[in-house]
Amino acid sequence: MPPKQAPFNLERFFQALGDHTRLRLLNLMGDQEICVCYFVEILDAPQPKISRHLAYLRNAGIVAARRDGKWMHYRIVTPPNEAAAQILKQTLASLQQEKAMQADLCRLTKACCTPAKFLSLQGAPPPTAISPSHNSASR
Amino acid sequence: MPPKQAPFNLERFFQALGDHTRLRLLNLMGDQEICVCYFVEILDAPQPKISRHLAYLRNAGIVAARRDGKWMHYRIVTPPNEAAAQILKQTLASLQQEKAMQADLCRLTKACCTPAKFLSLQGAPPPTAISPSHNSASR
DNA sequence: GAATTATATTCGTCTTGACGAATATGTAAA
DNA sequence: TTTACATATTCGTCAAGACGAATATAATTC
Repeated sequence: MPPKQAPFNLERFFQALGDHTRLRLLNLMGDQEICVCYFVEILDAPQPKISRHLAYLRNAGIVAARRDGKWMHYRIVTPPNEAAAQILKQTLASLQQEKAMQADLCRLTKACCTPAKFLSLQGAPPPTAISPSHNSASR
Repeated sequence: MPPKQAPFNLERFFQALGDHTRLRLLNLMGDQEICVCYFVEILDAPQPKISRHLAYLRNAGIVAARRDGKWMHYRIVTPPNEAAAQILKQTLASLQQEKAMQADLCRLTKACCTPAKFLSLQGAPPPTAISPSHNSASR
């Protein structure tokens, strides 16, 4: 049988939001689908660390992953729990108010506009906006 | 110098919400001020466990305590962070939908109506409703 | 098919936090 | 002032999780 995605759990959801790195990742995703290498570049953190936090978010039912050749794209998905969905939305809005989070997004924009300056992103697929209805939990 | 209440921290806030016992405590408080012995009775848990979780919630800036003779009363306070305040509100509303949380509240009501049947609550001050403007963080 | 690239997982270590048991503190009552 | 009561804190243990380092996997390119 397949790995069996655990049913949505509110405590797990909160635990997932209780970490700075994961909040930064969520802030970067916003309504975009982003490839792992971008997270690594923008957060300036080791790749295994990024992957582990993304896995945690996926287990908590907050993000979903899509494979695209060598690359993996992550995006935020709307949790099945209605309150959690609202909370996630408010959290993202609140993060955007923080200076450090704005700086992260700023660096992301810069990386997208002038990818030539970021050698680790050569050939990497840039983030793409996702339509609000796209967020079903496909793993 | 005094113990120095740490400034409000969003990660800490989420970590505080990421525990079942603490969610039960918050659900019981709702808009009432409740004495520790009631938590112990309703959750049927060891008193030190209850006290530790209440301390955690207090450190996270989610509840405040008031001493009243031998008793300590706890109540929910509105976090200074606007998003956190909203999130807390939604979380409480969401908890009320859960059957187990309703059962907790049900037992609390029963204990208040017929305290004679709960020998651990003899002489304990019953929960009291708090006015919505009362929730400033007095420790 | 071997080398490369992108990402995931494992391992060892350390910190945080949850728990029960025991003990300390703070207040009131005797 | 002892005693009892309500609550808080400490201690030892254990599990979860965060991290860097190393390694494994999966897809692509040569």
